Amino acid sequence: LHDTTVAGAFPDDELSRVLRRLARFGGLLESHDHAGLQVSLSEVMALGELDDAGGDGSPGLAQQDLADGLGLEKSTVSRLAAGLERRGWLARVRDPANRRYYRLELTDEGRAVAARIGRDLRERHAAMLTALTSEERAALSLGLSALTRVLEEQHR
Amino acid sequence: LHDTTVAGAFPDDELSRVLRRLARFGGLLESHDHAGLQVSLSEVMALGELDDAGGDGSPGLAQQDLADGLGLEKSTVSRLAAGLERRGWLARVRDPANRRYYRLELTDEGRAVAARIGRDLRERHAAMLTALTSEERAALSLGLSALTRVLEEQHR
DNA sequence: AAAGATTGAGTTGTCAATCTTA
DNA sequence: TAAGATTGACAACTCAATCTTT
Repeated sequence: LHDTTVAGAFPDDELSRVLRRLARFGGLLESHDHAGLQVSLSEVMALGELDDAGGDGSPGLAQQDLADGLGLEKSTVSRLAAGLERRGWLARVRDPANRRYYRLELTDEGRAVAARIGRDLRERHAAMLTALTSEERAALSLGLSALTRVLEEQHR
Repeated sequence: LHDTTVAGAFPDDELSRVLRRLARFGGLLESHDHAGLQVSLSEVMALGELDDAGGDGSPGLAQQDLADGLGLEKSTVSRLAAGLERRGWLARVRDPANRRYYRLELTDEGRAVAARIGRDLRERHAAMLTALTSEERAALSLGLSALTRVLEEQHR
């Protein structure tokens, strides 16, 4: 009475199950509500990058830099930045020394929003970390590092 | 000389890094070329579900069943199924007993495509599994199971 | 009314072509 | 030429409104 199930055409190994679960995630991670604001995941990540890069005296990222940091196309970032600017969270000024570049800087309001969302994320993360055992945290880190390594190797 | 970096607004814990890497994955997993065929990831998953469900004598999935299985909206699956039908891989016949339902069945060609893609996936998975140590495989499985558990708990 | 399927509008991404500046 | 940014056309999703059948 073994092998009663029809061997499906698709793999059913451990990696399959893991990858299927992983694929299903996209959705779960894409909450659009952060700290009561309506912000897409990419916008959240962009605010984080811009806030990180916004050290005093720094020249400000170009859109292409931001695109590289986020792993998005420059065209996507063009529209993303336009949206943040329209909401008054971002200033886009042409670099006078080289007018091909935008220098992206968060406005005061933009920094406030970034801080607010940052607090929200820290809270959520703390809640998750509390719910994971330290063994599970270590496993997650090790396993995903290994998986990314392999995917990147084999993607070339 | 500790704490020289400005504490960013956003969290920078282990979970942050892991989740960022996870988010970045979407892209890597979305290869559109499987066994030489131009097929989207959702179409691949759909072929797998339909092939699995296609046991002899089974009634065939309804579109809503497939949507639930894939974690997609019924509207998305409506257009997805239309595409598979247009390519001759899927037959959509109204259930005579209840004409609200479609009964989705792969055609012979559809089953052949599913088998071909399945072989391709098994090969890729085998290659990945070979590149992971057994310790890493175990960690990946444990870590992601835990993460999904926590995300699902906290999503409610 | 309720459930399955479809359609229309909006979002977020890609890629390819173009504009602008160096 | 080439690099940064923009635009247009497309893909794949969501949500809300509608059509069909029960």
